[in-house]
Amino acid sequence: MNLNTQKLRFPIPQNFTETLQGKIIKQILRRGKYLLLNFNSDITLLVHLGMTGIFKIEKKYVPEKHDHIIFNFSSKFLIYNDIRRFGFFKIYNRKELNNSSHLIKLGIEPLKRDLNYYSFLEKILNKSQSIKQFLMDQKNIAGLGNIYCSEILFDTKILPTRNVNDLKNFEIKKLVLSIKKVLKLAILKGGTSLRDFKEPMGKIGYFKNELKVYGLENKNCFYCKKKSKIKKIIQQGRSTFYCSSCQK
DNA sequence: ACTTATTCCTGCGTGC
DNA sequence: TGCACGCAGGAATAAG
Repeated sequence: MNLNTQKLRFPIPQNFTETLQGKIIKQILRRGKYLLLNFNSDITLLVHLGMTGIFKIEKKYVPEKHDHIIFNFSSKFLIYNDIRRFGFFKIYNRKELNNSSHLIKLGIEPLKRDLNYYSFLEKILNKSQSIKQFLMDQKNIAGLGNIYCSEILFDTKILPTRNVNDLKNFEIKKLVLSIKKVLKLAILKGGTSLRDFKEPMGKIGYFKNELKVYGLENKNCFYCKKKSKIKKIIQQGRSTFYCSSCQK
């Protein structure tokens, strides 16, 4: 193992190398935007890639800019590279994992049956906030990021500024379907690769080609064509893209 | 107990 | 060509 001393989102734990030395990854799980690397001896490495974190798997290690952690496995190297250093690593014993401050508040897994009309309804109950803000909050649904929220709302034809307490039943049903639909397509296409992302074998994703509103300010709307241009607004300090003609 | 603003970081695009 | 500046975003943390 080789460690870059530069700080990530949080400092890499002091006992990082000693704890993982000689151990084997038995299982890799995901919860929301978190990766869970289950090692033997009941050790779990909790990983968040932040904005620009990527894993690379190489036969030979050739140093590159922004490499932070190099795991030296028996036949291959696993390299963590992160330009903006928003990602982080934390070590847990399996028992204390479920009490992790990162995981304990996480909301519904969008691709499981757990996300359905009823669970969605329960989550918006007594809330008064925009649907964009609701979707972005990991406590509600775990794993939706800024790009996908704009795309999901465009797919549902719902304005990002609509209050959740104002949504009609049919719109909630459409939201549940669109969340699953957009995420599944994005995964199929290998992710968005807006700028930095690559999967561990170095492939980029092609969901960028499927984007219908995100990053397309002043472009003609995919559906209504010249009727309306894609608009960009800022919500909670994050950009939102939508079509004022298609989305109501 | 809430919600909202600020903070971290680097690369890229823009304007002068 | 070069430099300064603003912007991008996940989520913990600080501030309200």
